[in-house]
Amino acid sequence: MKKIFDNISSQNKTKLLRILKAHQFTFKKDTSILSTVKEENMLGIIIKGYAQIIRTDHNGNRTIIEELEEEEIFGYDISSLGNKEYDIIVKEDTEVIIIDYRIILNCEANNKAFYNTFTNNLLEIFTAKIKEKNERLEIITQKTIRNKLLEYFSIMSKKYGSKYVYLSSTFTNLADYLAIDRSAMTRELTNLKNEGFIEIKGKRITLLYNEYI
Amino acid sequence: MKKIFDNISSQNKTKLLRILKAHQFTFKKDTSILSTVKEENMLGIIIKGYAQIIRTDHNGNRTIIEELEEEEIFGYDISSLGNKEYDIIVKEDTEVIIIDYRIILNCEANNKAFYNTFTNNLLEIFTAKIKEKNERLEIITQKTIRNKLLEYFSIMSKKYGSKYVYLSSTFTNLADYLAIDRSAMTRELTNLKNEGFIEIKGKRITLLYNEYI
DNA sequence: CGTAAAATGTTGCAATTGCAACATAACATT
DNA sequence: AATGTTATGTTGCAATTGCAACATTTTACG
Repeated sequence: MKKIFDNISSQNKTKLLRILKAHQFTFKKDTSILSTVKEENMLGIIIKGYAQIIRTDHNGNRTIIEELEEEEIFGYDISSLGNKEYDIIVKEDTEVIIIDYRIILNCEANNKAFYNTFTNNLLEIFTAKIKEKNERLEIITQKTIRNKLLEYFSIMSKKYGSKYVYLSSTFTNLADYLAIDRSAMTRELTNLKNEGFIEIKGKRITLLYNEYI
Repeated sequence: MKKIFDNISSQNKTKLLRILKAHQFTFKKDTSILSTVKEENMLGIIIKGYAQIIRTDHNGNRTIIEELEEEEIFGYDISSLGNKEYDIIVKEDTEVIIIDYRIILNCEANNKAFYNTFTNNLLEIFTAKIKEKNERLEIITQKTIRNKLLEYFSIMSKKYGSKYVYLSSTFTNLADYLAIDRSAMTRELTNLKNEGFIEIKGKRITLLYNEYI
């Protein structure tokens, strides 16, 4: 996946961050970034480390919304941080850069090539995020658990051009992603297995049908 | 809402479109844009007229996904046009400009102020789209119809700072937006009404509770 | 290596939901 | 103003789902 500093030399990266008046912070493992930075116009970049966007609903259930690795970005609007159920937690000691979004938009460094590379990277990342969310909406708007699963399989299988779908995470997290009850999902997966549509071995799901229409 | 040519003079707009090698098309009422243009890297702009992104599911049910007015944009990734269930239909005679996305990303016009205004507008529009989709996901991931409605009300009421929620469209379209059955939605709205949580008068819903937690 | 925590599998049951079918109301078009 | 179309309201019923509870397996970590 596209990273924010792709095709920018580390020299230019330094210049860029100066131009953007970037502030660097270091967060200790298991602390919240939001407690320090929660301006509406901020854009954050993970420089080193690893963080998660976590949602805690009003019943106290915690779910991972997004996982942020090095050079990945987050922000008030693009990460739903305006919603008080959401928080960003650093899962190891992590360096973060915070930029005021308005500075990017009104920056006078238009003539610098590396600056344009930066905004173009940002555009590409945003496009990817929109695509990702469209996909998830496509899946979640299906009315039954079975159709959600089949839609998910269809998208994954097209994306990787394979009849194998590998879970990047756990079945528990898949249920969260699909916004369905985990046990109900297991039940439906078992049905699909018994009806000969799929095969499950660990985190690998094999699609035994040719096409889902 | 932000428009793609905001703060760009019509002179500069002409220059910009030349630089971006934009192609202009005119579509007659009720025709499909996709039939003419379906490259992966295209970005479309409605210049004059009105179009809708329509989804026709495998049962033949048609739903409006998005409505596109003048200066609004669409694209392969950002509008799910890779999915063959989706189409863009022009609802009146409409002029459309198609740009190759890669030209925007690799354009050498970095030094032109209006070019940067353009990419910044694009960034803002993308941010707004991401926010919008986050909101919809937030709503749809609720498990019950009641909670979907309450979440929707909560977001709308915060957005406009009012206890009144005005439907921009029909209840039928709201049910589509929430990805629930229309009659089941009406049933739940009636329940909420009878339990004294809301009041409905035409397209105006009044929230009679102080806060939804 | 042992133990606690997290993930998985399973099932009964009640609640929620989608679906179909219909009547009526509102809207649009000629 | 008449007529066809779309939206709304309502309800019974079967199917789906979430929830709770539990056993078992796997993973993480000191």
